[in-house]
Amino acid sequence: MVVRRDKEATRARLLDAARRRFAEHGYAGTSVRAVAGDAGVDAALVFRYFGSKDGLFVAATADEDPERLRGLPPEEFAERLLSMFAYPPEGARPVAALLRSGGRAAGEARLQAAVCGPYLDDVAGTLDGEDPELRAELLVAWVLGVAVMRGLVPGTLLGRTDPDALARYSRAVVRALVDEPEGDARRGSP
Amino acid sequence: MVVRRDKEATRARLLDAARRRFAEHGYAGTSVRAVAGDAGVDAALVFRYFGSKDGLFVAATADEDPERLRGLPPEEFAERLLSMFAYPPEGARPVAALLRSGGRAAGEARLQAAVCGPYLDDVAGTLDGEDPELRAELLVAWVLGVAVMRGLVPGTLLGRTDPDALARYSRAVVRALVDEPEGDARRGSP
DNA sequence: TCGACAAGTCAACGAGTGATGACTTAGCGT
DNA sequence: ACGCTAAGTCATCACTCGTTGACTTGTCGA
Repeated sequence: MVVRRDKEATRARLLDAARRRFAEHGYAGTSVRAVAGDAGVDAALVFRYFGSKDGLFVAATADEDPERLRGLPPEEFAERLLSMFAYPPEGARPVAALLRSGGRAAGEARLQAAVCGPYLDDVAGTLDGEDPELRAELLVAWVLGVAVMRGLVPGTLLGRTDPDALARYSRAVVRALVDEPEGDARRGSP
Repeated sequence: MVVRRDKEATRARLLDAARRRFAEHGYAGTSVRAVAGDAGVDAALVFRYFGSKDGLFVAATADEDPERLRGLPPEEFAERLLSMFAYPPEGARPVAALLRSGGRAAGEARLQAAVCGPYLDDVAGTLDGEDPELRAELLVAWVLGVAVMRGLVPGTLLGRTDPDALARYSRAVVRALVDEPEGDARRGSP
């Protein structure tokens, strides 16, 4: 019994279309009509289901499981973050959606939450040596940079590079941030 | 003799306002009226001076000297790119403007040009070992990631970190990408 | 002093926006 | 078979957008 009018399925199609549109054109560049059109549905349904364009954005960029990165050693943390941000599942591109929706609406706050969630302190806690918080953020910066080069800058070689080929170099970078930089360490605690 | 009606000065004020708006709200989120308002001028002047909103965007994000990064050794290349992208002069934020104007107009092409300009091949040429092109792009990814954390993600520690404090860790990362990753190198040329 | 020219303003256009509420229709239980 | 309810549509509002062409006003040379 295939249902032609299925609220949940329609909701899911709207969310999927919204994720693509927001990732591609940002919040301001995406019209509710366009999203509804992609989902094969009238625009008024968006307001029925999500209340407003803002509600749609929040629902489309919600992180379904923000705890998933907690308590990991830094190497594994970086690897998982890389697979989430740089190799997202089929056209979702959460980083693109959040970066391109800046200033606007809940965008800024969601971006900060997605990128600097509570796990950041966790990771900083596992780092020995100086500036653990800064180095934890630099790990995120590295992943974010790769994600941006892959998902937002058109025509990069990195965009066509598979995860395995990247992993080797990523491990080297992560190691450089996790280990104390050798040589010119200004003395910290005795 | 202070001039009240000064074309060049007005043009410059429009460009400055446009750079800020585009960086903050992206192309679609920026209205010509808002830019003109910031500059204290009527919106029609934008079309007189730049032809269209697109023309304004192109003028505002134009790279005044794209040759400035050519022929540098990778370490110095990364350092200069970092000072351009992550520590831009007073509220210009070219990376933000380009990233937030995606899909749209000349944005994509300009982004690619700014990030993967001709200097990328130069840098790749100076890298020994495997995958020089990929590693050159990874250098850019690193800089881009730091720029995004500083300029687009609100409330980061990195956003409050001065260039000198960052330089030490950046050098470590750049070294990791420039030197061959040790250990698990799959054999390339004998 | 005054007029010409450039710098800047004004009012308006058509198209598209988010949003609303009344409407239609498909599908299920009875 | 039929009506009730929820799923989906339609027409429309008030507003903002980019863009245009006619208009006004400041400034400088003659």
